[in-house]
Amino acid sequence: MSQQSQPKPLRPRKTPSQPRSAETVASIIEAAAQVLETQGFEGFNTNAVAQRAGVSIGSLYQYFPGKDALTVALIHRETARFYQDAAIALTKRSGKAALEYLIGASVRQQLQRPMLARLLDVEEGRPALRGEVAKPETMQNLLVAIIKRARPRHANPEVAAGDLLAIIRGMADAASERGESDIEDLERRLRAAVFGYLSRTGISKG
Amino acid sequence: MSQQSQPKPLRPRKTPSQPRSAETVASIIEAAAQVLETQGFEGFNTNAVAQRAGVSIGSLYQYFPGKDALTVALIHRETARFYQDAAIALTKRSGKAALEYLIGASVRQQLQRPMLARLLDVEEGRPALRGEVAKPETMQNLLVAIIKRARPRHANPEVAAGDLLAIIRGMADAASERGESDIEDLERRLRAAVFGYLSRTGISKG
Amino acid sequence: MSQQSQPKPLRPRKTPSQPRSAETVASIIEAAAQVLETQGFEGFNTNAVAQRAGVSIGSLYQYFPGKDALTVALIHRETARFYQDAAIALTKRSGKAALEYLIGASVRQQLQRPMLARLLDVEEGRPALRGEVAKPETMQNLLVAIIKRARPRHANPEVAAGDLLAIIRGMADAASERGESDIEDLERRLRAAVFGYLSRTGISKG
Amino acid sequence: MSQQSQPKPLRPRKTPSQPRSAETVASIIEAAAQVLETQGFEGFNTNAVAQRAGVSIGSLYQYFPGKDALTVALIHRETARFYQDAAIALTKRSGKAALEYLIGASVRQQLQRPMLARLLDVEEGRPALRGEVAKPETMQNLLVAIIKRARPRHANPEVAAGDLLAIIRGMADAASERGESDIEDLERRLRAAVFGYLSRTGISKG
DNA sequence: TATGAATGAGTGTTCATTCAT
DNA sequence: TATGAATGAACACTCATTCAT
Repeated sequence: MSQQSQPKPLRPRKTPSQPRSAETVASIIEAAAQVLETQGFEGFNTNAVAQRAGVSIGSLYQYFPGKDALTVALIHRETARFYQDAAIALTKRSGKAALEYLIGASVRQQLQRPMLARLLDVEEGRPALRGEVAKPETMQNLLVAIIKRARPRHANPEVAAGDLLAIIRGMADAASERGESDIEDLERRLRAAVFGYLSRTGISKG
Repeated sequence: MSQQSQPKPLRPRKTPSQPRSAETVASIIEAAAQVLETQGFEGFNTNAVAQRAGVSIGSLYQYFPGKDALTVALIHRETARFYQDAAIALTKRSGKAALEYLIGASVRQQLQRPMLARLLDVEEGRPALRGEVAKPETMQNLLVAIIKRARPRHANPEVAAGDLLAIIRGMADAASERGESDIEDLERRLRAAVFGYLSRTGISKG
Repeated sequence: MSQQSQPKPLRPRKTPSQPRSAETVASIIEAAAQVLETQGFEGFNTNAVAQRAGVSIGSLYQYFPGKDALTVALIHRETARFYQDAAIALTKRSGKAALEYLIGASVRQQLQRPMLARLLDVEEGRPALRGEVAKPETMQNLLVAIIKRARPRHANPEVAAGDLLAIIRGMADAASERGESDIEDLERRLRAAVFGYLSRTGISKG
Repeated sequence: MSQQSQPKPLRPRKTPSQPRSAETVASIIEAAAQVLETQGFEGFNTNAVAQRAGVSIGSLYQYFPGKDALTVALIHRETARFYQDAAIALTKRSGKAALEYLIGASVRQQLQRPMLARLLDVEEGRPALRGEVAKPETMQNLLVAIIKRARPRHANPEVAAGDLLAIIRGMADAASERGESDIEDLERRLRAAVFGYLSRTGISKG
């Protein structure tokens, strides 16, 4: 079938309680990541993922109610990875240090598995997945908190958070697309963009 | 027959010399735009495009050797539209004015047909299309020229151009995704980001 | 998919205007009939039907939006065949003759392609198809008209029509299942059942 | 693995001697009934049955060698239920009273769990199950015995029994499908059909 | 003996592309 | 040159059944 259209559940079918299941689930998600990385969207199909994971297609569907649910799970995995790192920013003394740490985390996330990160950024935008993908809000909130500390008087921390997220992601994406590998330099430019933006916004309002 | 095969030509099959053909080609491209806008990737198939264009699927293939060629043509159309507007920036007196004009053009491009612009940004990234999509280089060059005028001493105009392009596109994309409609405000923030970035980069180097 | 579940259109996709199409459609429906007859429900799948029809699976789906739509089309064909024959009953002089003709038509329908008729009787009952299958109402009306002529004073022609339809179909089904071939005898027993029922119902009411 | 293969045994794997097993078997069969009733054919699968029964799928296969065996067991249960009630007819004084009792039993059977009864009537007809389903013969024999008492001179009690079974089942099925609930009225019409049929058949022979 | 994770053949359906008319 | 019927590889997903634990 379908190749379908009606809303399908996007959450895992069963919470793997048994260790064997947990392994299987993890291996399927990692296989999805690898297929996406190596074959791109074109080759990202459930049969390929199952094969790469070394499980049967039936097993895949035992744990994920549909292809999209698998994608969502992968996004969640990556998001969690990222968020865990990024949350450390909150422990920094100064707002500036927090922002700098966040930039570092973003760069790390984007350049570790660049292809994967970029492809997932796209998938995240698919309307069918919207609402299941927590990242936006969560990251947004994290960044809002950081901005409030770094720029206590900023008039519009929410808007600024959205803009900075877009800036960071956009630049990191482009850099990885270009094949950049000089992390130091990229981070320097990102700091310029971020602090440049902040120093010129949110002062009065109108 | 297979939907995945050897590299297919991505250029239009015939340069439409007769005006009738030119019309047909244009109507197909516009139909592609509309289908992409209204149905998203999911509904973007050649049969739907042909139907919307009011031509037979056979005719579509007479003018475009494959689906990707159609996508490329659409990207070209949009890019040309954008580039034409953006090139006006070069006529501005000051580098600052040129940059501001460019920002305005980007916002216009992104918010006129937001869905279309965003979808095409994604398509552009597909490896299968890379190399046929002129935009990056062209826009890059345009921006390099502008930066050289606005910041004659900038150490790395090429890198800066790449970054600014990413910043502008990232922020505009995100804004349109959020449904923002206050163009004025968006442009103000973009100026902050762009000039903020420029003022903090390219000074020495190390 | 049902590999699916959501309501799918049950009507043919395109009314075949071109003669070639009409042929294809007819051959697909006949193939469906043959597959159902020879393989039963178990073997009744769209690939088998397409193969038997000598067309590709794609062609099948060009004319029928789904498996159920094909089944419905087959039911319609058989129903129309039957109804055309049965309607002749209305031209008979007496109500008795009309009823007898109707019995004959039913027997003919049921014993011509017995397996097919029985299988379709079952399919007709599937909730997913209900509402698209006209037969019940139409035949019901036909029979009501006949009963009104044969038994003008019958108190409940609608109920009687439903009962008689069930009796006729039930007996004919069972006969064909048993492999009976003596049409004469079956018709005699059907007349006994029908007229026996009528002579003992609908007289007063309570 | 294939879902279509060589003939599979249709009888329960083990005659449950231990009371625990008997309970499990019964609960599986009742679960099958409920799934069939609530989900129809579409939802009637072994996993659903096992879950509803509160046993593992493995256990289900411990007691039933396959899905069909489970279906057969359910049919047997219902048939036995019915037969037990129907057999009381034999204790009636007159043949007429016996027939009337049988009609009552049929109506009761059909209207108690109407959906289930109808679905099983269909399943019974599946060739794969034929031969394992005792009902026809047994009920046939019961009815033959009754007819012989009610119409000692009837020339063809076997044929009549088949016809009457078909009539009763057909009418009761249709009634339950229509949602009729007036049992009294349905029984009256059934008596009309049955006695009407008998009074007009089996006299000479032809 | 019970469990339930795993299997994989099978099925419905789509859609890019071709080619006879 | 235009048409649109036809093609079929590819893909998402199901479910009866097995077997290691």
